Order: sequence, then C-alpha cells, then structure tokens
Amino acid sequence: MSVRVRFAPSPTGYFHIGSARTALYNWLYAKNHRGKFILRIEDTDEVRSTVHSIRSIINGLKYLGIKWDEGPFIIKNERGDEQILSRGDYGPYFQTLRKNFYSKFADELLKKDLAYLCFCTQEELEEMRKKQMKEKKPIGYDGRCRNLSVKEREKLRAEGRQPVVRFKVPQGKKITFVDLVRGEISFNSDDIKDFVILRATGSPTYNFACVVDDHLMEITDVIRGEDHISNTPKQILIYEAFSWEIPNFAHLPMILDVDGSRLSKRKGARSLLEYEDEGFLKEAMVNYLALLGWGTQDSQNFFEIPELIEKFSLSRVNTSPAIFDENKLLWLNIQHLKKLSAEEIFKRSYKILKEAGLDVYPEGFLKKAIELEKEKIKKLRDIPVLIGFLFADEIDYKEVLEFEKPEILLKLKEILKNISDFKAQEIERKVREFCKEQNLRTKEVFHPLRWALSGRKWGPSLFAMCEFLGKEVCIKRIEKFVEVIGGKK
RNA sequence: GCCCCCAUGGACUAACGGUUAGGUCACCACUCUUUCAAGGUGGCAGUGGCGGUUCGAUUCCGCCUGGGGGCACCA
Repeated sequence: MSVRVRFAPSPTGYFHIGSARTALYNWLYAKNHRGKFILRIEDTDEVRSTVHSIRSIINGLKYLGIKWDEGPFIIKNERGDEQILSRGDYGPYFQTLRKNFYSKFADELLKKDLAYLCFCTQEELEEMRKKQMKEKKPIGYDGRCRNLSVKEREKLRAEGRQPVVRFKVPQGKKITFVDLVRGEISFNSDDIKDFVILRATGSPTYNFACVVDDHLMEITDVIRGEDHISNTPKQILIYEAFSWEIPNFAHLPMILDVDGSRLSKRKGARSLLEYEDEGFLKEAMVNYLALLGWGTQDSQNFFEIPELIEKFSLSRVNTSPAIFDENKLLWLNIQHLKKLSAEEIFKRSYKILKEAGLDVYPEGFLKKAIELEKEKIKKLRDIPVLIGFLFADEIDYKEVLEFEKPEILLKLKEILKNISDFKAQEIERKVREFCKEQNLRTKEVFHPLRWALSGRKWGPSLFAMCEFLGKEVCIKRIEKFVEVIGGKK
C-alpha cells in the first residue's frame, strides 16, 4: 500500500518551529516512500481558529519548499483576490467543512452502544474536577450519564440541556501500539475516562475528528509531536470501535527553548516566518530542522534537500527532546549561502533590498556589490548593511575620526587621479608603489584609504571596492574625509 | 494525585555488549590576510546517581533523581 501521511495543524496562533519540523518530517517521509503528503486544517476550535493563522501555515510551508499533494491552496482569481480552495480526492480538507461525517459516525457509535449522550453542564463538570483534585483522585469524567434511562434523558432535555456525545471507554483493557520511533508503548484503559467526541454544538473534538479523518483519508502513518502520545490510546479505542484499520504511529520528540523549557512566544520563540524574514535560506532551515531530532550514522551535518529525502528514515529519529540553537542554524545558513551565486542571492534578497531603499540602483550594480561582500553574508538581512555604504551619498565617519594624517590621503588622492585604467589590480599596483616611494608600511596607507572610502574599519577587499566605486567617487570621498577630520585640501 | 515519554560535553548528535567515547555548532588559541568575515590547524569539554546481569556496560534490567508531555465540550 502506498504511503499517505498528513500534516494536520490547528490554525490557532502563529506557525512555530515545532510544527514546521513535524510538517517537514512528514514530507520527507512521504517523499522518501514516494507517497502522498496531505495538508489538513484542524479548525474544530471555533473560538481560536483564524484565517490569518491558516495563511501563516501555508506561507510557512511554502517558505520551506514543502508542497502538499492534497489540501487547501490559496488561489488568486481574475480580480486578484485571494481565495482558499481545496484540492484532492479526499476532501474537504477543513474539519469545519466535514461536520456531516463526524455526526454520522457518532450516531453509529451511539447505535452500537459504544457511546452515549451526556447532559452534564460545564459547571457540574467543573465541580466534579474540583472535588477530584481535593480528594487527590484521578481526574476525569465519572460516567454518571452512562446509564441514563430514556425517561431521565427526556427530563434533562426538557430542562433545556444540550447533550454531548461521550465515548464509552471499555474498562480493564491494555492498549498497546508500536511507535515507529519509540517502540512499544502501552496504556491501561482504566486510566482513560469517557471522553467527549461530539460537542453540544455538534462539532467534533480533536480525538474523534482526527480518527475519522485519518481513516477516511486513508492515512497510513500518523507522524506527529510527542504531546500526542497520550491521545493515541483514545484514538486506538475509536478505531477499534469501528473495526477500522489502525495506522502506524510515530511520535517526534519536542523541541525545547534554550533553557530546556517549552518553546513559547512569550520567551522570544519566533515564528517560522520571522526566520524567513530575517533571511535564513529555506535550504538552511530545512537542513537544520532535519537535524533537530534526526541524524545519520556518520553524523553528517550539511545536507541538500534531495539528499535529505533520500536518507530520511523514522527509525533514526531520536527519542529525546532537542533544544533549538540559532548558532548552528546560522552556520548552516552560511554554508548554504556559499553554494549560491551572487545572482541567486540577489533574487532572494530583492525584497530586503527594496525595503532598504536600495532597489533604486541598477540591478547590475547591486549584483556586483553582493558579489563583493558575498562571503560575509550570514543571512540575507545583513545585505543592506553590508553594501549600503557603497551607494551612499554621504559617508558617516564617526567610527574612524581618530585618524590624524590627512596628508597621506591627499598624496594618495593624486596617485588615484592619475590612474587611467581604474581596475583593482592596477590600483593595487599603484598604491603599493606609492607606499614604497613614501617609505610607508602598507597598513599605514591601506587602512586610512578604507576609512575614507567606507567610514568603517571593515569591509570588502580594498581595491575591489575602489574599482566598484570608481575614480570620481573615491576622490570625492577622500576629499570629504580629509575635510571632516580637519585637514586642509 | 494518576498515566505516559525522555536522559552522551554548553547545543545537535554517533558508537552489533569490547572505541584512547567519534563528528558538527559554540567557545578559546594559533594561522592566513590590507580590514572584517570566511578558511586552515590545534585545544577545552560528555555517558545524571545507585544497584543488578555480564569476563566486560554509553549500550540490557530495576530503583532514584531530573526534565518533558498528558489527564478539557483545546488541538
């Protein structure tokens, strides 16, 4: 049977790193098995689900280059408006659009006496929980509505109570499954209380919707976060109640914050899209995320995406949680950046260049400037800072004001003026010649020249920079610098 | 309170029960260089604790400790 896996986020809040990795592992697994990767939106939380969040999920997956075979897509119509549509034979792919399925299957369980109507109010349940906490008893529904007579039900309904459907958890049962990453895991059904599968509003709860959808969508492998381990026995019970085939389960370890606690926005955990915005390449992010919880036998670090697809396997996924480390992400970003041409980097950073106002300059110039600073780019967001001074009308000299020998620069200016072939090599030859003549160490000349041209103590290769700026600009900047530091022209 | 999962340097990880416990990031030093990066070389640093099984445990078992997840008409 061919592999079908799904990524099923709930569209509440932003798209975070943990979800991104879950999506990635599902996708890698599907690709590795030449199977299908499905995106399903679990929006049964009517209160917290937002369209904004759906967009961030879709954009996040797009950023990573993860394409889904079935699921929702954002499509632009003729008027240019965006619409969210579904594509695939197992749709719809939004749980809110699948309500009929859930109520139909809940009815089936009701008929088979594997579920029952429960009329308890929120307040009654809350009270029950409080009492259980006080008495230090296991928390959970006590089954008081399990055996209601027809008459009692009528009465409660007459009081205006809207019932929910609860699943009847069989008692004294050992539930065991083989987790593809952890091996055998088992639970005792006595620890699981009768849980709600259909709310009073008729919408399904997570565990129920998830099982119904995974079954209907013929999902073969459920790959999700470790936080779902304790949901698994409940879901298995539902599969068994319907005599449905149970898929494989694989639970991925959590991703933790630097202090070993849960990643949370409050503590500065960033959404995936923020990393894109900062200029982390998708190649680097995918590579890094893949390494966060998975590895090859030889601990290989650098991967291109196709290689990842080829080598990925759930059996080599780790069981222990990992901490997200931006250092290594940055390092990988540098490694992947090295593989890209200046042309490609230009394309990918265009948005950032535009935001910095640099898009007013000719593309050729920008590409050359990027070429000049290419090996210093750590993330695309660095580019405007790295190349901005090359285009500036005014140089800010405050970093280099301590220089006190303008006469060197004034002489040097004359040298530059007389270079007819203003190319890096020739400029270097002439400047070195000048150093020799004046009996100056190269450093005494090179540094001031850099300061005059850039206002900084660091930057690209000096003579390449001169060439890029051109003779006129070089001379103008030298004059300006001399003026600023108080020398005479 | 109950249930479940996890445990190798600061971080990510590797190691059929036999390795001087390996690699990568970070850090430190040196080196290359006109600067800053990048690069090169070297270094610091680890099997949570206690028992057991075994000729031999990072590896298998138990307990402890620590961390995490769950016990909702959230997902």
